[in-house]
Amino acid sequence: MAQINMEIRMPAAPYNGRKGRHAFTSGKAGEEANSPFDRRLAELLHHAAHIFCEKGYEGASMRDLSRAAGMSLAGLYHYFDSKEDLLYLIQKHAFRTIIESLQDRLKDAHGAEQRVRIFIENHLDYFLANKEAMKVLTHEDETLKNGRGAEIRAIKREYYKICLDLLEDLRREKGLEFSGRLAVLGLFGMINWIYTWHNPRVDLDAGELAAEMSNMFLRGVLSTGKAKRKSAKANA
Amino acid sequence: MAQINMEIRMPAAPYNGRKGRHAFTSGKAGEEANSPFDRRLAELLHHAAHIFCEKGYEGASMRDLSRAAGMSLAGLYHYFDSKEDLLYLIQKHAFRTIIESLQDRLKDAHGAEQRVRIFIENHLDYFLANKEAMKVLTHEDETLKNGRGAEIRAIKREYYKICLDLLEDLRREKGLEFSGRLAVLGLFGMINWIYTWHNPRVDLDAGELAAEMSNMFLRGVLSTGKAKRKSAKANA
DNA sequence: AAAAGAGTCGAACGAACGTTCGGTAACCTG
DNA sequence: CAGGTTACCGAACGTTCGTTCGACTCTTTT
Repeated sequence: MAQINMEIRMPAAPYNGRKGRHAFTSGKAGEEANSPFDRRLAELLHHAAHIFCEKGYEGASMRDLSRAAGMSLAGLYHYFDSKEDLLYLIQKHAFRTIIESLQDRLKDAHGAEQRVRIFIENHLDYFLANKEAMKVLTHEDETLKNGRGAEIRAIKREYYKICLDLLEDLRREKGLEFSGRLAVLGLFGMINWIYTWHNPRVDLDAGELAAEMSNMFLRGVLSTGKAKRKSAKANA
Repeated sequence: MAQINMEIRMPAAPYNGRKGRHAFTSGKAGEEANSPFDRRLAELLHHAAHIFCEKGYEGASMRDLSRAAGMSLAGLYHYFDSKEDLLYLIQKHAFRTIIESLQDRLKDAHGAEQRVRIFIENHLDYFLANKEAMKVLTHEDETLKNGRGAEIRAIKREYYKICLDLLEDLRREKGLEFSGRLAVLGLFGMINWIYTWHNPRVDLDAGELAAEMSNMFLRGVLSTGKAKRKSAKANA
């Protein structure tokens, strides 16, 4: 099995034009909400994700956020540098959390197919539990510019790479032939599109949805007529 | 085979707050560019789609469009009522064209599977040939409000319904069991996500991509273990 | 008790926004 | 050639935008 490099390669250090150095902005995703400052910032990011999700990044105003957070317009700027910084922090936190959780779940999983299923379930679990932040993550994809944009895009590429490696392991294990790139991007399309239609009152929950989507995707990829000459040894 | 109602049901008449009645705004999608007015409007819509695609609807300014079109800011308003009207016209034209072309291609096609393949190929053909307008169509999904938004959403529902009917025909014909809703939305995810990654220099063209995606999707949907008791008669 | 910092605010800055108004040419129609 | 319509423009209107400034409370440190 290919050794997956889980480490996030950064093209540059985390964006450092910030005022102070606080745990939330520099620590790992898990250890949030330590100081009162970080707790309040996390609260603001939550409000901001809600508003960006509703009106889009460009369509949302700092006055909207000020109203939603019950704080003066000027007071907001104590917690971050700019509106762009806000989007950056939301996206970085979402990506970090989802990758960290994925690493955790993949630790004790064997079998390429099982690992792909875990990838999908992890994605949908976080996606549906944090719908607003995830819509902001996927919808405001090309919004960030320069340093912040480059850093987020690097994390995204890493996430893509993890999925690609999982699928190529699967391909090797089953002795099949298919385009890894096409498979990854088809899969991402299916699971990232969900934010446009999922209604918790009528649709399946994360676990069921992950199972259904995994079945559909894996059948599509596995049951190809074009197997390589050497068939896979076994799949246990 | 289910009779598919191709007619677009409008919840209300096409948005009628417009200044004049011109062919481009009221005629069918095919018969564009008759009068000089309509030709110039089509040109402006093309520029606008480019800019909305690049900077998003909210992020793009009328001054950007004025610059791109080589026309004064005030002069633009001779051709449409408002920025919102611009987005509405772009989206309506894209939807009308794609549905019209689909109707045409489905006319002489038999076999449920073949018809689904035609749906996918038609979508990708138009999608990749009009990438910018299609990105605006999919990305600025919830942007339009009130009357214009309701009309566009109605067309979208109709398009969704066409696809759902095709898939349920397929399910009946093959005697399978799967959720039509999930299949449609999974498929839409795959094919609408393309605008986020497709690079004409490295990726397959529309026809090849349609074939690959059709194979992947159809295998995923068809090769389910859970067939109904009655197996399909034949698939020719 | 004095100094320093953290947290918050009202008020304002200049810039950019979508849209409108009054006008000017050019063109068609009688 | 008079009169109306079409196409277009410069300049401005009122509004909203992201951000900053100076000041005012608290709380913590010296």
